[in-house]
Amino acid sequence: MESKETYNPEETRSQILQAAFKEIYVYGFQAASLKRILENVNHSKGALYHHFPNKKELGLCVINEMIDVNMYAFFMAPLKETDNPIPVLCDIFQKKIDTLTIQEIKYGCPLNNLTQEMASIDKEFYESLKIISDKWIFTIEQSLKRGKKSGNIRNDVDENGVSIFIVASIEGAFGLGKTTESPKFFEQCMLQLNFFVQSLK
Amino acid sequence: MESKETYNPEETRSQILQAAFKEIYVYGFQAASLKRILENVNHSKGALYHHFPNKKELGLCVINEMIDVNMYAFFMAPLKETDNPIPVLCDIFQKKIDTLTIQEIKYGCPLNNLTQEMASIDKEFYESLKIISDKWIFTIEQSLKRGKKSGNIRNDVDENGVSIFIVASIEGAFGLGKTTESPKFFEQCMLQLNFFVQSLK
DNA sequence: ATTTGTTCATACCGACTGGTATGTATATAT
DNA sequence: ATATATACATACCAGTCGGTATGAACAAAT
Repeated sequence: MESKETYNPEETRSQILQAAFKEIYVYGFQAASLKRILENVNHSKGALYHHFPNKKELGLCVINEMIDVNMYAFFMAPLKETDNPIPVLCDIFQKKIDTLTIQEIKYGCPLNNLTQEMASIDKEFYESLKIISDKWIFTIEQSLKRGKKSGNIRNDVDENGVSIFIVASIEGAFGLGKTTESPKFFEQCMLQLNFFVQSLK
Repeated sequence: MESKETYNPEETRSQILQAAFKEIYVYGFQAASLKRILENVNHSKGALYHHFPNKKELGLCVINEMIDVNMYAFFMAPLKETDNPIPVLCDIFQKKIDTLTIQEIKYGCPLNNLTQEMASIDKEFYESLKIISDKWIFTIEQSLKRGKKSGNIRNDVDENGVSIFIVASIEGAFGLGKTTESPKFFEQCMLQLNFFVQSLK
């Protein structure tokens, strides 16, 4: 509750954005309350509407500036350039299991949540979300293609189909994990996905 | 718009319930509007609150009386009693592809949608949804166990893990399908899932 | 020191929400 | 025929929502 002696617009914007991310993560976009967001970071409506034109744009900024960045760093960046994607993929699965927080078990994957909620009812949300999942699929696909060339991936593997399936299964694992309080379901899914990926070599 | 000459309470309740299902399916539970539900079937608030105590209970009835029943009929009933689950599972996948509607591509799986939205923020929703997915997993698991006994399933297969993975992948496939207007993603996922299931024998 | 644009805070608006209170028409039991 | 329970319809409520108008505090430029 410290007083703000001075302006710090970038910090203010960042705080509101992060609070919006959390709020949307927990309640979904439509049920997210601007009031709660602002209360959580002690800012006013004036501050919010100075930095963002409306609720929808705030939501899109959460997707483009936070979710996109986080998903890329964790799930895509490691696959860039490798021509041996199987161990890299399995590392990602394992790392996700190891770093899985209670929050993630309970609230799932932000990308998945927003996709389920918004993709079908708002075109701009749909497009922003599609960019991320397309990029994700494409990243896996390219790594599989490089893997084929260097002999690390079987020649009859359908790179596109497999990539789609991997992404769907990960998101599905997050989703199903919500019906448990334990990470067990998620771990089981990652394990089976591991088997599946191993079968590609 | 025919006039209601007489009372038909069961029909009224059923109409409201079906309209509620559609509304929740499209907009999610929290964003579902009772006004829109009632307008779509030309009933009044009095009728609604006569048959259901409140919005939440209406939502729970949609889960227990509609989603549960539909999911069971399509995904679980065929697996009951079989000791050769692989072709049955593949039949289910194929049938889902064949009967996939534009609605389902756009709006996904009602069970998945509600799970993503409500499981983490409301305990009663969580429990009703968990019952369905648990039953689903259990049904697959039992069929795999019978399959093992009769030699149709490999002996080193983890029935529980595989069942969890199948359910997660199907739900994930529905979810990812939302980012496309075509059934392509969904079909690809079912195809890969087919490969995975085939590897269990 | 003054001006000007930025960054917020406050007060407020109209629309809409789920839910309720009350009244009325219909069916059923006696 | 009378009494009573059921099945709705209508009007309305308090609260919340996203969004806006206004002005003050502040920073930067002149």
